[in-house]
Amino acid sequence: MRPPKVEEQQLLEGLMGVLRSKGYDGASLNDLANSSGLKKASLYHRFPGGKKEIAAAVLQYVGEWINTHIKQILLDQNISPAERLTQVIENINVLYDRGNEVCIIRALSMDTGITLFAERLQQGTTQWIESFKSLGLGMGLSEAEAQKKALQVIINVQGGLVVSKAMGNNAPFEHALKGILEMYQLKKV
Amino acid sequence: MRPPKVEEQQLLEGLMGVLRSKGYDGASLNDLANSSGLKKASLYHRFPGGKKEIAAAVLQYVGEWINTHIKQILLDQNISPAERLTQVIENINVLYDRGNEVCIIRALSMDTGITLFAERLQQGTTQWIESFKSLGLGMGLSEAEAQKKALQVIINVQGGLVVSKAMGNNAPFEHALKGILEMYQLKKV
DNA sequence: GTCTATAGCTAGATAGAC
DNA sequence: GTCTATCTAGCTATAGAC
Repeated sequence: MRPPKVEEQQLLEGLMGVLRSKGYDGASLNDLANSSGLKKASLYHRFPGGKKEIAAAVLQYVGEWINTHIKQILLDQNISPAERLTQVIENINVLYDRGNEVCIIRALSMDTGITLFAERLQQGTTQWIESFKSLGLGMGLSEAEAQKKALQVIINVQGGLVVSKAMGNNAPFEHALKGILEMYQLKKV
Repeated sequence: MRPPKVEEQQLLEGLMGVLRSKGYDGASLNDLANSSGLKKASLYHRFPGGKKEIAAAVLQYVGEWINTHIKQILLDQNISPAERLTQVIENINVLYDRGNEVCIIRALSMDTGITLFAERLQQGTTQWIESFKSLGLGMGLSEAEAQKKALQVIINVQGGLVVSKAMGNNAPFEHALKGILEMYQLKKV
């Protein structure tokens, strides 16, 4: 068993970077290989299913990150709801590099990506909404209010990212995150 | 002067459809040609600059549509601000087929598209925000409030579209538009 | 203005040496 | 496990007939 030249996590981080910036169709296998220092054929050894399997692995990897750094915190009964929210907002800032990085869900949600990963993209979005809904319920909101606010959270995050990307400036993303805090009546960052 | 087989507007509508659903990298010249019934070589006759010129023409075309159906209405002093907003919301619904279509700005805002069209994408977004800012000022809002609401409008539209796409269901987009009306204190559709 | 045909290249994917 | 070399298909783009 020869040891791998590049560790799994480091490999996935590089692959994710390419997929997020170029999208599924825009990312070539050479791009993906170069992101990690491996050659194309070596990538096929790690991911025999090619680009499709690479994207699936990246989605899995991000899903686990979100589960740990967003979902589990939002559901943690040992911390006050307000504190949970501030921690999670900070983690969202890290995930998207304060508005400079594209969401992998968006990057994979054009035609080809939707065809291949529709179910996964829907699951990821649903989980995100459900987690914030739990937070709202924990704050004493009604079912309907909690659902409505949770939906607005992900709209703000995704909208903020798109607008920041188009404007070439992350102020819209920061505004969107601030709006989330205000929505839950926490004015400070 | 032989007459064109396909009229300019009809041609651009087809090309736009392909670019919106597949994105810049995902749309091949065969895809683009097939969308209009023309052959690849004929597309090069109409757009000698190839895919790049096609996307630029589509951006121009959409920009004019938005100018007519959004900007000019929002600035029209002959109509009440409330009436302007309801008309524009309906036009936004048409533009994005009630949440089923992707925004061309988003479709062209991955790596390749940004490289080619950064300035245009930024201009389009800025114009959109400025138009809604005028609406807010016309409603008596302060400069800062009008700016803030205008930014939230485009965040809601773009976020709603992304989430609806990921969920495969246009309820989030409808929720986002409703949120815009509520933000300007108009509850009805 | 539109077409068929094709050039030249790069994509995704595989074979086989080390 | 990683590599070089290579296959085939599809890509962008052009040439030239009608």
